[in-house]
Amino acid sequence: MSKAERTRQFIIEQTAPIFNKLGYAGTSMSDLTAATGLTKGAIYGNFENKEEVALAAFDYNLGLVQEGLRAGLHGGATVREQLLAMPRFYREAYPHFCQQGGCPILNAAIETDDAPPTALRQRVQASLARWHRHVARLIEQGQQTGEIRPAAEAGRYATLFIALTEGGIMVAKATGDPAALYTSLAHIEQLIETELASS
Amino acid sequence: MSKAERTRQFIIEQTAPIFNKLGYAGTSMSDLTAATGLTKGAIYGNFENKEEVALAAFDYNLGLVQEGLRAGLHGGATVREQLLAMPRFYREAYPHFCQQGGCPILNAAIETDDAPPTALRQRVQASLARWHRHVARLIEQGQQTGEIRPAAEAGRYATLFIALTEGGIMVAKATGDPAALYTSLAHIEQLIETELASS
DNA sequence: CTGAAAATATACCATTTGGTATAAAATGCA
DNA sequence: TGCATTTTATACCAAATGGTATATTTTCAG
Repeated sequence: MSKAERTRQFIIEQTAPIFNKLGYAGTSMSDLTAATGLTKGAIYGNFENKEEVALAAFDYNLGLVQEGLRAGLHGGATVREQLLAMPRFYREAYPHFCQQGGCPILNAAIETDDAPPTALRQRVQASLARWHRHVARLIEQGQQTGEIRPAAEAGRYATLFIALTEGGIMVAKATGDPAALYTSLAHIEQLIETELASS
Repeated sequence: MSKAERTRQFIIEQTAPIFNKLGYAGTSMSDLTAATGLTKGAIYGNFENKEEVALAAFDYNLGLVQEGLRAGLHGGATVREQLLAMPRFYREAYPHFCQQGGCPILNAAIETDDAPPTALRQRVQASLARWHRHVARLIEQGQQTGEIRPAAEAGRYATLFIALTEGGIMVAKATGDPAALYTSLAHIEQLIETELASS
């Protein structure tokens, strides 16, 4: 790992929470130099421009969430357990991710949803699509094993889970009280147990 | 109505959608002069600074939504009808509000939720609290008339309705497809009909 | 340990930012 | 209509923005 690669990684790690808090456009070069202790020369020596740092920071922030989600599975055997791992993760990880600026998808989505298709916006769309597909496939998988009601519309529940999670995070962060998120997550769990589970 | 009052209103109306799209910090003075055709002199003659324009624009954007919601009631007799008016309004009004930059509460919440308490952040918190209280009171009112199950937790459902609405708007705007919002709104209606309604 | 290459710092650039002092113009009452 | 007042335009300011050319330092293979 060359010096440049290490510095590049260092810049990403130090600035990722800044981008998530101040916005990917709202973060200035001086924010980056202040957060890293480096100068503009060092940053522009490792990145083409500010946008490239922003994109790398978004990828890093998103990776942290996905990593946590994947770890939260810790080999859940049944589909039901795997579905429940998602709300459980957000409940446990919320205080920590709150400090890091919240959900990067939510933040980047609001920032880019009125602009013409940018690289960041495409990343948001891709990550939302992946999340939706992942949940839907899990449900369909459960239907094949008989764990989930055959009539349940997988895509519909995937949409509801995402909307409840993101909406809950938004209200929780805005009010400074995680209660709204916990209520939303509990409802997701209830949907899994009562509307999805067969029998 | 003096000239200044008319100009002030004109500035607010012309710039409100800009603020909602570009963000309340992301909108620059030159955006305002471009949108109004006025000069900085005219704007600073009617507002103390940029933040005051931003706050007035937020109030205006929020007022538009609240007005639409109130009009959507058009004298709904039962509590059930009044509750259903909310998802119906968002379904019908979404295409229009989408063009105006989406939900001002959602936009301003994400923009301010990592900053120390600003005037805009307080407005977001106040409007979320009012919305929650309004829905919860409606449910409690329905419990007194016997329309709503006595055991239903009013505050919990108010939270779920808000989270589903805002989460649905976020996904819909980010993906460019209103389907996610419609799914969330349909779930709100389902909750009203099946979990809240008595009998 | 040396020296060429890679990485970082410094100093600068044009442009844009929010804001202001002042001059010009429009308003509206008598 | 005349004229004082209110309202708007012009010209300017210091500071900050993203970015670059170049000088200095650090790295690391031979």
